[in-house]
Parts: sequence; C-alpha cells; structure tokens
Amino acid sequence: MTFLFAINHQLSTINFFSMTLSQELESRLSAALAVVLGEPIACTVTAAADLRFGDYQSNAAMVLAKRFGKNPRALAQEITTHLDLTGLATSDIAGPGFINFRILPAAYGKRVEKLLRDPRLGVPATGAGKTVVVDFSAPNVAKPMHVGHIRSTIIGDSLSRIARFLGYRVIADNHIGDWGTQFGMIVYGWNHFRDDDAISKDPIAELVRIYREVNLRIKDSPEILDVCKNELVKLQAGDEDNLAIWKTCVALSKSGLEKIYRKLGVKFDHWLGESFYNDRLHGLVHEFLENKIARESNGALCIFSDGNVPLEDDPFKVHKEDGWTDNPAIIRKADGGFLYATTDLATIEYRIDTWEADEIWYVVGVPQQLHFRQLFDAAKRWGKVADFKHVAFGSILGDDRKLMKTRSGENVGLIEVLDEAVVRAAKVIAEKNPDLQGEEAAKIAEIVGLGSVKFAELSQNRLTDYVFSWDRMLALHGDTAPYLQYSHVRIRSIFRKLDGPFDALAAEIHLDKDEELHLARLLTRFGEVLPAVLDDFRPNLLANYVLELARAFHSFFEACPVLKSDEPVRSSRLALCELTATTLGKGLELLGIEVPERM
RNA sequence: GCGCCUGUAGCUCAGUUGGAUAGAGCACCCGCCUUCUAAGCGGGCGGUCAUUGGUUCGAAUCCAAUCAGGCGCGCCA
Repeated sequence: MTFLFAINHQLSTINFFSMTLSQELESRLSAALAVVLGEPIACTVTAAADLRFGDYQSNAAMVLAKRFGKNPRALAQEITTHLDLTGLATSDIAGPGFINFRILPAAYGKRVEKLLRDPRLGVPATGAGKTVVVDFSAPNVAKPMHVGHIRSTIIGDSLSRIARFLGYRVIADNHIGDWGTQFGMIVYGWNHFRDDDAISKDPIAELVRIYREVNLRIKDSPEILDVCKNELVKLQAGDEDNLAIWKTCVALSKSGLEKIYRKLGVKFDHWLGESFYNDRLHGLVHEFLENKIARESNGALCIFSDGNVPLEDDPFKVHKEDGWTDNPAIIRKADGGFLYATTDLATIEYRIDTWEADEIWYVVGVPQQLHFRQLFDAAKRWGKVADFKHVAFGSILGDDRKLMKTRSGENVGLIEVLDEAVVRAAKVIAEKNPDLQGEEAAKIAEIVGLGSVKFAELSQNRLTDYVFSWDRMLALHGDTAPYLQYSHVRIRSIFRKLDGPFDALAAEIHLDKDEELHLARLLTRFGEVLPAVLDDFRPNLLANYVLELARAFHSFFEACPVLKSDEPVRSSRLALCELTATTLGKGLELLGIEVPERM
C-alpha cells in the first residue's frame, strides 16, 4: 500500500514538474470551473498580451457565459472565488470578463531553480515515439545553389533540430534532383564543351558553365534539344558511357554541395535522390493502373484528384462536370518517361515502408502546393498512410518584384551571399573590437555573418514573399543574430571574470528587481514556446522568443550588477545568468546559429 | 477563366489562431561608458491594419465583394 502510494505520488510529482506554468494554471482553472458549472470543462490560459494585465490570462468566463446564460463578469467573479492559486499566483478580473493571473515572484524563483536542474529546460517531449521525415533543401545536381535555396535549407534544418529536441525520431533526407531531363543536356554539354583543366580546378563552376552553355546553344539552335533528349533516353536505358558521365557529375556536384552544408552547419541523415527510386517507377505505375487510381489521357497516365470523387460504375469518371480535364497529376508521359510525381510517390512508399514514417514534412515553396495536394491525395488513395505536411514558404523576388528564376544566370549565388556576410561581419569586428585578431577574428566573423543570414530568414513568417536585398539579409544591428550572440557573450564575460567556484544548483533565487523578474518570466516560457513552433511550423516564434529573452537580459545586465552585489543576491543573479546562457544557447542552437566565445 | 499566397508606422517585418490602449527593428530626435564587453541601455516621434460591407460582448485576425502585388493550373523539377 505504502509502496504503491509512493509510486503514485512520485509519478504525479514528475508530471507536476514537467507542467508549464500555463498548463498548471489551466488545471487549477478547470478545477474551479468544474465546481462552478458542475461539469469538467477544458479551458485555455495564454500568456498575457500586455504585462500590465499580468503574466497570463484566460477568456474562459466570456466564452462560457453565453453557453450557460450568465453574465461574463459575474461568472468570472464566481470562478475566482473557487480558484485555488496558493503558492502560485494571484488573480483579478478585468475588462469584459478576463481572468488575469500574476505569478508570484517566489513561484518564478522556484521554477528557475527547477529549470537549472532540467536538461530539457522545461520543454515537454511532445514528439516522443513518433518518426518524422523532413524533406528539405533538395537542390538539383549541376545547377548552382542560389539565394532561392536558402529558405528551404535553413527552415528545414531548424525544424529538424526542433523536432529532434521535442523527442521525435527525425530523418533529414536530402532528396536531390539527380535524375531527370536536365541530364540529357549535361551529358551533351559534357561531351561537347567540357574543359578538363577547369574541371580539376573548380568542378562545380565548370559543371554550371557547361549547363549554361548548353542552354545558350539551344536558344540559338533548338534542334540541339532533340539531341539532348536522345542522350537522356540512352542514359535512362542504361547506356554505359552516359551512365559513367552521370555518375561523375553527381559525385562532383555532391562534393560541392557538401561544402556549402558544412559551412552552414546543416546535416542530413540520408541523400536519397530521385535516381534512387528509378527502378521502382515501372512497378509503381503498374500498380496505379491496376487499382484504377490512374488512367490514360492523351497518351499520358494521369491521376485525377482535386477533390473529385470517382463514380462507382466507372472509377475514371468523376462527379465534377469538367473533371476529365481538371488538374491531373501525370505519372507517365506519352513517350513513356516518368516524372516528378512518379518519383515522389515512390519516395513516399519508401519512407513509410522502410523508415516507418508517421509524418513527412516537405519544406518546399508555395508554387508547388498544387503538386503536393495531388501527391498527398494520390498517396492516400494508394493506401500509404502518414501525416503529410507541405511546409510552404514564400518566394524570394528580384528587384523587379518577379520570382528569381533558376535558369537565368544572373541570380545571386548562395556562396556569394554567405561570403559577403562574413566579410561584412569582419568589418564590424575590426571596428568594434580591434583587439580580436587573426584566426580568432576570422572564426567570429564566420559565426556572426552566417548567423545573420540564418536569423534574417528564420525571424520572419515563412509565407511572406520578399525582395532580395543584401542589406536586409546581412544586417548586423537591431533585431539580428549579432544582438543575440552579443548577449550570450556578455554572460560569458561575467563568468570569465568570476574567480572561485560557483554552484548554480545551490543558489536560491530572489527576484526583487523588475528586470530580474522579467528575465525569470521569459526563462519559464521556453517550454511553452517551443512546442508551439511545430503546431504550424513557424520557427519565427522561436526567433521572436530568443530576441525577447536577449532583450530582457540586456536590460538586466544594465540594471543589475552581478559580481559586485552582495550575497545572496550575487548567487541568485549568477544562477539567472547561467540559466539564461543555457536557454539562449539552446534556442540559438535550434535555429542553427552558433555562439562565439567573445566578439 | 479557375485556384492559392500576400497587403499592418517613412522603410523592413511581428502580431501567441477572435481579446483589452496593434508591437519590434531601421531611419530621425533626446539622454547614458571611472562600474561584469556601448554590436548595448533608457526615453521620444511615427497607424483610417488596402477598401467596403457582414458575423458578435469583442475583428488586423472569421465571411463576402472590390482594388493592388506575387504565384500555380498535362506531359520540366
């Protein structure tokens, strides 16, 4: 009996410890609601929009007033009299019937002490037991990565990191475009325009040059295109010469891509490109035909979906009047070739059957949303079940407000952007902190410059289009990566000056000044923000959070001396600094942004 | 023609999914280094949330229409 009780007690304690403040307020509020309204009712408590109203707020009274035919303020009053917030918070009623909560400083202090012991920093493992495949970056072989590729790569990498921290088994898969029409052109170019010297010097640049050269020639004499198509047919039929050229080009491209990823700190678990699925395509198309999911139209094999339900007597016919021609996904061309959709279906099959994916996230631009709608629909009808998500992002536009096209050579290359970012960061270092020299300065410039590019991308809503601008992407002042990195550096500086040992776990937290309280408030909120990021795949929520945290720290830093204050304030502040450093560091790590020791 | 995304301060963008007096950064103005890194801190200026209707206790947010920009709609990926 006693033993069982002890276990139960421990379980509930563990549970209690892992609850965020908003969850704890919710559980206490719903207990009060049960008393007042006579039935258990779920309710939500959110962080207050404005600190003047308190730390958290609930609109439960206003929502429920109508359902129970009561006056909202009177109901709120009734609820608060039954609300037990002992040791946690105070509450009051305001406006049309909000219940506002103000967390007691002592309760924040306790939370901070707990977080100092928690390697998860209060973040619940919402993804435990689930496998997700994240499909991002996916550049085409032998085409240069330009600024347009940056969104998928950076957003995808960050989402992968966050999912991993939330307990998911994450498989980051780089589905590179290593098979397809462009290889006809590349083989042709390889045979006609290759410069072996250039290949040995800079293989990527030479591949890019070859590809552009072919495109230019085709403009002048379109008949070359037919020759290219023929090379492609030979390649796909297994022609040894062409296959060898293909293998060489893919290998060269990959090594170039790996250099960029290494620089960006982006890692993949797999690189299963389109070619990997080539052998499966025939059988797959056959299956779709047999199951009457696809049908022939104008010589091509098509899957008609778009919400059209097949009729029972004729599965190819659909209810919609113009359904015969409406938005089909083509899985086999009239000439027998396979397409994007075919490979993607084979990829889904592999990911579900081999990796047992529960979810698949595609970090791909908005323009492809029709494709994914068709793809997910086809997969579903094929019996491949998983939670498919198209994590779409807006386009990067040129100065003319038009989409940046891959084909036109005038695009800004990704490497160029990254290099320029580092150059600009180096300039600022020389100006702000000339003591830093040589290799150390170069390393910091790299961390700061690359961080700026990443943060510029991650701090905004992924769906908005934007016009590419150097100054915007490489800004180093204001709400930028250096601001965040600098706050971390300031904390490190404190600990560098600290002589003698310090044990944060032994510290008692006292929150007397507003700046201390606010810092603690934000520190306890990390566990609420992070899961919300994956609700709608919005890394910018995390970016906003770390900005707020850094801002709170800078204010604290100016207002509250740490090393020069007396005990017990000194230890309390040191512990606050330590938790800020770990939380900020973790937040930045999840955004893929490094932190320098000094700057 | 059909469909999708976007429209918020001079500029670049947030806005916790329907909450209270719409927030940041840049730019501009004022103040703060003898004190843990001034890449910082404190304060100020700046708004008809594209427009018009509607839904309700309550709308930047939801619905409808209009205007403007971007994108997608059969054999590229």
